[in-house]
Amino acid sequence: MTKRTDRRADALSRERIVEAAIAILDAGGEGALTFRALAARLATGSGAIYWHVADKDALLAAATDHVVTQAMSGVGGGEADPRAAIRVIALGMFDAIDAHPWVGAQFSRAPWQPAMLRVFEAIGGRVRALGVPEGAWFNAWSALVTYIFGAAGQNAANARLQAPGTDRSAALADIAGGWARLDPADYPFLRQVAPQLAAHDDRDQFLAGIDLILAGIGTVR
Amino acid sequence: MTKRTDRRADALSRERIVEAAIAILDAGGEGALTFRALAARLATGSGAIYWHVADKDALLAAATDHVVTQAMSGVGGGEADPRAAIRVIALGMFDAIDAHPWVGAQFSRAPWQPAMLRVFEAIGGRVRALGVPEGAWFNAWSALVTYIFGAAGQNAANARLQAPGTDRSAALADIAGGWARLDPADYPFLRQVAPQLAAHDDRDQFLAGIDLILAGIGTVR
DNA sequence: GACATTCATGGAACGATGTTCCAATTGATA
DNA sequence: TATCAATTGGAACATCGTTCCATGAATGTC
Repeated sequence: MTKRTDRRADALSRERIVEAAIAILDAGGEGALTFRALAARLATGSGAIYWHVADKDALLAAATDHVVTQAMSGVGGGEADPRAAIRVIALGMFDAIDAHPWVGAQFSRAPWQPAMLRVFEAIGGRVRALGVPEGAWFNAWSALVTYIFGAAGQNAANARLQAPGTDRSAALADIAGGWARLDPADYPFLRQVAPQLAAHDDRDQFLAGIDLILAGIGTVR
Repeated sequence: MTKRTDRRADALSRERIVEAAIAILDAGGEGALTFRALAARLATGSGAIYWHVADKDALLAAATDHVVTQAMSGVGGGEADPRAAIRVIALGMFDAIDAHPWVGAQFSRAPWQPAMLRVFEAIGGRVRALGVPEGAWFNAWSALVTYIFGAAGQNAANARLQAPGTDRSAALADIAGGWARLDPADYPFLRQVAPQLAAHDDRDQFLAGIDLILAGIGTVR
């Protein structure tokens, strides 16, 4: 009847390792997660970790799975309007990746993770409820999930290349300033939208894209 | 009058280094690009490379820039229809990343690269020509570039996690088979679209998403 | 033409990483 | 208690990005 986890009160377990890894990733980003740092935090050796986790890729996959699962647990099937439900799911993923930027990079390294299947299904179910003809389901679903995870990855990249302590709006103003100084003959558009780049909110921008795709799906009859 | 590159016929140069790096990346993927492999291919030492390139990040950025620039050079301003022009630009990026999958990962590591500005501007100019109200320009542009680079990154990820010699359609069939075997109660949608997943063409799928966004932009008046 | 100076090279060396290996320890079983 | 498998912890290995520096090549100066 004794479980394996009872062998010691402070026993190592896959779950404890994944949680420690997430803590390190959140605190210091991708570069901070090393087996030595992980072993130090868990007061053990790196060899012991390998007994529970195959390698670093598996560890990152498990950490990503954990975060996505947690983010999706908050999304109940409560929404009646499928469009509203899609917005809720998309924003849930956006916020999860905003809180854990390293997750964004994982999507472009190892898709098809089990937790993502639930996101895929959740979006797909609402697409079906949207009333578009069956022949358009796959395209509509694909565009949505591609946008959601693609935008997530890019947002995470932006978050990651920012110096830890610095202000986001200041960094954005820097880039916008660069756009405003481009050659007017070559870059008329970027010069013109530079102020909007400086002022925009990532979350609103993300949602605006979702709404554009939903509007496009609405034209399919 | 003697240029620095004339000092030796076989002189090292940033350009030669970047080209060698691209060759290695294309042949063996991201993992294959090491300064030792690069030095061996160029018949020199790793220290000499650092004279021309700051570090590995700069090298990857330069390689990405090279590929994107080349891809964009084929996209003239010839298209009269802005929608058609957007499709051409988007497909140009898709094909470039399809040919050099490692480029996709770079976008989610270092955006705002100089070559990307030209892509941004090219898309932005056509959005303006689309006839949508000025207040919607930024959102429409943002949705398009987010989708293009996001989808590119995900496609590159799929290409990368595939065993080098194996058939793509076989790998896709494997995943689709997994979807078809999911619990019908939990995953009705994924089960249903599994055959389409197995049969779909990435390029067509990508373009369908572009068209959905364009359709959505068309509804903004 | 001889010399000093700058540019450029190539390979040794350093610190850090992912991973493997194995002796020692722990807890369950008989 | 004696035995055995499960688990631990840390040393060791190969490889990586990067730095350092002694050496060679080209250029400018008298």
